[in-house]
This record gives sequence, structure tokens and C-alpha cells, in this order.
Amino acid sequence: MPSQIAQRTLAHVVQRPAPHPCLVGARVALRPQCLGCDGRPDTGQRLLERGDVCVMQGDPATHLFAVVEGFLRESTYDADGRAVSARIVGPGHVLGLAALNPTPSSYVATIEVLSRARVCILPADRARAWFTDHASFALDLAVLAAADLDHLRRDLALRAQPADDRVLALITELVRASTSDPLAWVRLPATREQLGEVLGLTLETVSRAVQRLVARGHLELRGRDLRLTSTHDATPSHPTSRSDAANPDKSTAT
Amino acid sequence: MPSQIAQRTLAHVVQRPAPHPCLVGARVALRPQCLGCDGRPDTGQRLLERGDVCVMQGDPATHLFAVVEGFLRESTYDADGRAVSARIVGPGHVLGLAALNPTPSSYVATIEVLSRARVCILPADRARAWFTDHASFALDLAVLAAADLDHLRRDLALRAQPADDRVLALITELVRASTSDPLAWVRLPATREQLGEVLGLTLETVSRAVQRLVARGHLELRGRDLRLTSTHDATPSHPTSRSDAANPDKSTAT
DNA sequence: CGCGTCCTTGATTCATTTCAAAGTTAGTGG
DNA sequence: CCACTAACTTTGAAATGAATCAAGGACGCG
Repeated sequence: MPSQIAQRTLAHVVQRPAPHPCLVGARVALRPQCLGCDGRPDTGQRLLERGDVCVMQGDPATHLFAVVEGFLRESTYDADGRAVSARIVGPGHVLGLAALNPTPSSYVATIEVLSRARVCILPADRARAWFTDHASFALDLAVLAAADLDHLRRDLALRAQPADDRVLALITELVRASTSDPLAWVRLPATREQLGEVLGLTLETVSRAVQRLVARGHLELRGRDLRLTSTHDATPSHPTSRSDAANPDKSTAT
Repeated sequence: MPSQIAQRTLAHVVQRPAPHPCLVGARVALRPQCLGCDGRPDTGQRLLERGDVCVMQGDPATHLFAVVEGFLRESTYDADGRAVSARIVGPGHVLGLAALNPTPSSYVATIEVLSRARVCILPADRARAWFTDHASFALDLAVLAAADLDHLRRDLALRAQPADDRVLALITELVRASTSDPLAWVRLPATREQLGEVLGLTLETVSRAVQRLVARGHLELRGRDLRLTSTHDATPSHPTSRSDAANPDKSTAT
């Protein structure tokens, strides 16, 4: 039964609370320490403050970043320095995968801290060595990347919808990722402008959309804090049924 | 020196001709046969015709698809059956990564054949077993997925630009992926409507954009064939320089 | 040669951007 | 504690790019 799109996440954050105390470790082990880490290892984690920049678009890619806590924004800028695409990532995410590439490459996005965050920073060569010795974790990482890919695709799909829907979807994600209670009052970790960059809208449009959502009763606003008023899923659905298929069989491949 | 965005590709197709005769095998070995395969293995490849559908959005994910030759379109549909996002993939691509997920999952996109294609179809469990025994290939796959991710991000970025630019960028990619001579006459493997789905535009807008490009001398049209008139890269560039960075050091991570 | 599919072109409508100007909020230092 | 400021948000009016609706025209298959 086809409803894989149901699960709404913040740029790939698993929202069902993982048993593992570290959301990264729950999904993939990036180094030996991960296997027994409780989310606060003795070594290797950095505490970052709002506004810190982890990497800049164009820097040579040398490190992986695993988000343990807090929110970062990964954005791409064009020649004029305008943000042309962005996503907000929360706990559980691994950024900077470009660094794994055996041929030297550069980061394609700038990573910036939105709200106080704890991040594991990990040299690419060490990660590569670790994965080479531990095949199943490398596979986990590939699966993780594939999930990111799907999510990004969903984001792309969202762009076909009107501004209001997109804003509501993003806010819902952010709220879910920051608190367990979906109806709690929260302060978003991003400004209207940053939300706009993620959604491909201008700050004014985001503001107007928020106002419309308030007017329609989807949202409550109190200063810079906000609250969702319902737990509706706004979840899209499926394909049109089509016929013929080149259906796979028990073959093998390259 | 920061210009990783320079390399324009068709949804992640490597355009520099790989030494390996199979563009998939050149990037990742998906099964033992890959190691010695010349692009036409004795077993496991399927020849698909235009219009064939490999998988439908929502089907349980059980197989991986590796594109050896030809073009496929991977698209997502919304509840009304409208295409909300799509990409065109050519030789070298591995689709259906969702199948690698150890917990049963479904495909999030429909994969359809655009032009006669040879595709290796590979059961997920077999792939998983193979990768578990061959760590470095799993890592290759993760790198591949990461590259896809970057490309998708670039596509997302493209959406911030006007229709004409996007159409030109896509056509340039398609031309490069289909012939070695960037100035040759080619027949695009997609209709205006399909291009529109990839770009998030309507068929009319694509048509008008093409006409404008012809008028401005970027393109020549002859019936349904077309030709680029220059090899300009239309390549975007970089960030605004910023200062402080949480610069990585020799730490480790989870 | 005729029909289905694909492409072009025009007129109109609409959502979003842009430009511009206030209005809020929260943090700072006197 | 208050004034002051910088950053952020709201709101308005006009401009704009793309979608939509609608009609013709070209290609290519059988």
C-alpha cells in the first residue's frame, strides 16, 4: 500500500524518537566511538553558536559534519551572492558528504548554524578508512543519502504548491523537529528571510503567508513565537495508475 | 579554488567519457559481474523501449536500476496525478536506492523510459549482500548518492532563475549527455511537456522559451531537431565571502 | 493522405516579486 | 528602568513572469 510520503520530516530528520540517545549514531556509525556513544562523547564534538559558519561553498571538502543537536542551514548561493536554495537540517543529519569523494572536491553549499548546536566534526580520510573496514556502515550511509535524496525530491515537489501551503508545511516540520508536543509554543530557529530561502520565496511573501495562515486559523502568533492550532498532516498523495511495466525479475546487473 | 559547480551534467551523468565501457561499472560495482563487464553482460540486462515503466511511485521497493544506455525519467506525482517533480537520468545512474533500505520501503517516484535504454535490474537483497561483503563499493555508492544530492540541489537552485535560463540549461545538459559534439544536431529525448515537468514549467512556457532562445541566437531549430550555437557554460558561481568559521580540526565524531 | 501527437502563438488572469515605508521586538548601555 | 538601536516583521501599491484557456499548425506514423 503506497503511502511512503506520509512521514513528514524536517529535511530528513527522523521524528520518531530513536532508541539511541544520539540521533546520528542511531542511523549510522561514523567512527568507532559511535558504537557506544550516548550523544555526548568525550572527544570530537563541537558546540556551535548561532551565526557560526561550518563550511563555505567552494571550500575544499575535507570534513563530514554530523548534527547531534540544534539546527543548521545548508544553502547555495549564486554569483550575485543570493541564496538560491537552502535546507534546514536538524539532529541526525550528516552533512558534507562531498568530502568522501576520493577525488578532491569542494563543498557545494555553505553550512551555517541557526540555533546553538552540537556537531561531530570528522576528517574525511578517517571516515573513509572507517567505512572501508566496516561495510555495513557504509551501506547505512548510502541509505541515509538515498533518504536525503527522496526528501529533497519531496521538497522539489512542494514547490509546485502555493506559497501558503509551503510555508505551513515548513513550519510544521520545524515545530515537529523542535518539540515533542506539536501544539506547543515555539520560537522558530529561522527568520522570515531564512524561511523564504528554504522555500524559494521572498521574505515578504513568507510574512504574508504567515498572516493568512493566522487569519485562517491554522496558526497562532504571539510576538516572535508561534503555535500550530491543529495536527492536520497536509500530506500529499499519489500517482495516477498506469499500466504496462518492465517488471523486474530475478536478474543480475551492471 | 572554488568552482565545483562548473561541471554541468545531466542529472548526475558524468560527461567526461569514462575509461570503463559501462558508465555504471566505471563508478560503482553493483555485483561481481560488474568487475569485468564491458557494458553488455551475458545476463541481467534488459532492453527497454520508450514508454516502458520500470517502477511506479508507491510500489514496494525491491530492485535497483542501473542505467547503462539511454534516458529514463524519474518523476513524482501528486494526488491529482500531476507531475510535481521530475528528473531525466542517463547512463551511469543508479535508481531505486530506496530498495536498499533494510526496513521495507516504497519507491517515491515513477521511473519511465524516454528513449530506448539498456538497464541492469538488480534485486535489492542481492545488492545488499554484495555491498556487505565489499565495503569499498558501498562507499562508492554513498559517494554516488551524495553527488546525486548535490546535483538535485543545483536543480533546486536553477528554479530561482527565469524560464529561459532553465530551459537552456536543461537542453545543454541533454545535448551533452547524448553526443560528444556539443554543437551537433540532436533530437531531444523528451517532449516540451516532459521538459516542463523536469523544470516545473508548463509546456507552453517551455515552447516560448525555446523560441526566445532561437530568436536570441542561442539555439537553432530544424523540425524537431535542434542544435546549440555556442559552448557557453551558463555556469553560475559563488558565495559572498563571509568571515568566522567553526573550523574543523583533528577531532573525531559521532 | 489522414489522423494523432506534438508544437506554436495569442489573450487574459493570477501569484509572487519588487520597491517602499512603517511598525515590532529584543538587546544594549546609560 | 528607560531610551536607543539594530534586526526583524508587517503592510501597501505597482510591476512582472508564468499559468491558463483557446485555437491553429506541423510533423510523422500507418
